[in-house]
Amino acid sequence: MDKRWVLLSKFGYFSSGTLGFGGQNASNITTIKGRKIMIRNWLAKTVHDRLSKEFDGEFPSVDIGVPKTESYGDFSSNIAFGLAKLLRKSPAVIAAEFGSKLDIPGVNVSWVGGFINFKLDDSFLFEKWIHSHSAEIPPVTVPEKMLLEFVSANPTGPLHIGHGRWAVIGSCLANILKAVGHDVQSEFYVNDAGNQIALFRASVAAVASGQPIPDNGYHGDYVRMLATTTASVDDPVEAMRQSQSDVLESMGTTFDQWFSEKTLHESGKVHEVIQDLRRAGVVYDSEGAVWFRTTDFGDDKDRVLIKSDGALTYFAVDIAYHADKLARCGNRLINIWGADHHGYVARVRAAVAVLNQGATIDFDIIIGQLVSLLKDGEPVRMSKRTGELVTLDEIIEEIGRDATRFFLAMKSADSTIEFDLALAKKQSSDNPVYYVQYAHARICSIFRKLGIHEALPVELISINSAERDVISWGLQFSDEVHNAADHLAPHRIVHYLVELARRVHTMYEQSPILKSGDGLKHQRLHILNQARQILSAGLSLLGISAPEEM
RNA sequence: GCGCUUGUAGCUCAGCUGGAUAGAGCAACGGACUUCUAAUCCGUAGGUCACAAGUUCGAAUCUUGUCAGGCGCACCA
Repeated sequence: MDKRWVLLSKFGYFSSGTLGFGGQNASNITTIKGRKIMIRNWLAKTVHDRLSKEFDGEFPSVDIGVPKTESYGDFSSNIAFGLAKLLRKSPAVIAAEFGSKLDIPGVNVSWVGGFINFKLDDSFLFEKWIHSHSAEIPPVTVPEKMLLEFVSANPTGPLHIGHGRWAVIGSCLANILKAVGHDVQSEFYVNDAGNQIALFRASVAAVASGQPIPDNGYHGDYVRMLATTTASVDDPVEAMRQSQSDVLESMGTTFDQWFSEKTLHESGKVHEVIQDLRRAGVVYDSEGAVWFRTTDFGDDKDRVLIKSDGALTYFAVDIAYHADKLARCGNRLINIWGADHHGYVARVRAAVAVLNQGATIDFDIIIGQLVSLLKDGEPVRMSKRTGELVTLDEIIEEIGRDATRFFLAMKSADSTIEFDLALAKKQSSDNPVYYVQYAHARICSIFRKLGIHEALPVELISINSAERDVISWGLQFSDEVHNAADHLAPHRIVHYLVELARRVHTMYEQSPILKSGDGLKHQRLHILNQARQILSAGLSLLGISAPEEM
């Protein structure tokens, strides 16, 4: 909860709902700094001020929401329900009493049942629109420094669609968090040490020298490809990592750091961190091995750090990696992992709990559900070792970068998704990405026809419902971006954009520009100009192009 | 067996920090191109929000249980 608001309120129990004034949503805070007054917050504050005049004592929080049914207005409040208990009256009566006292210039107040609804006058709304730069996102007041780790595929084979999903979610998230003002570093952890790496190197070397591939080694065409050039025979791991990097870059995902696991071994960091844990009293020796008592932190069983043969476990190395990240990340550490690693969460959280002594760093693990790949409805089994693969670069080539990104970004990370190759290829022209892009292109086309780039000075003539719909939705853009950032949920941006595009298309049909008189023309151009900027900004957050022509 | 996660329209999915009549795209059906790009728009139809209890003014949303799918339960990485 915003501390400033605690001071403002004379009662201690404001809800932390993001819709409310004073909630945890960082975007709310911007009202006070006066950077930009978002309408919803302004309204919440206005209503709150009136309430505090009416009631000396305590009263519940003011939550301003957006009604699902547009006929109810632009905003609504449920304060009457909260007041009902205090006042021992029905919500409907309270809503009528209080609603009738709410005299806010430019805002039409009505009440239905216990709800108090607000509808902004067209002129008021348009005024807000003109003076806002809706595509701009006001920054949070307390920017955080954070480190976001994602993909981190083993450099022993090509990336597949699942990696593509983490790449898209991760890069969108990085964009979104940066957009609201945070300092975000993105990182790929390269598992370039250990048994699998040795086996991979041996496999490539074997093929290069005409020897049989070792048992449990890596097969597949990509191994044979690597064996054909001297550079990749010398260092197949780096060659593989580079090709992963190339694929990711081709789909618009880049990283600030590629962190090598090998460096942790070489620097002795792993043994150092085990000593740290030992000093913290969570390590014990048993059966010739060194254990971390992770059960103290809710794990199912204790975990081995150093095996009885003296070798380090992957977990031990990963702790060292997390220790390193904690030292670098600033305020917050975010990992994106596939659901196949969720069993790993408890032990890593245990380690971070010990290492993050002051508990000053927030630690989030986003568990993304897996992508099951289908071909004509039949599941495609994939194995890196046997070389049965449908690779990410094949998919990008077939479906296209923008459509692939949009498809992967539009679903929340915790739903499993099915990716049917044949269907995706067949339906790629139905991908909603084109719907959004087309809305952008259509607006550009109008400006192109007029030979101008910006909207002209304007005053309100009269707006129709289609135009109003674009404005009221467009004004919520920065709210949505903050929302997506707060929830680490990039898919919200996708759904926001689809809805904005829908409203733009409707307006396009209903509000002719070129053949309208100057007044209407300029007014409509102004609306579309900002819509275009929002579409462009939103698509950019998703790493998707906003074409001017299609 | 234990844990995490999911179950919403024929299909793919939003909505889940509790609010009003549960939404979109695709598919289906009927309309709109002599018009700023029809990759569009308008309309119709489509629902036991898996099931059952509970919490309360109010539950798709929170709690518990049941059923079903996915994933995980190593001195592997």
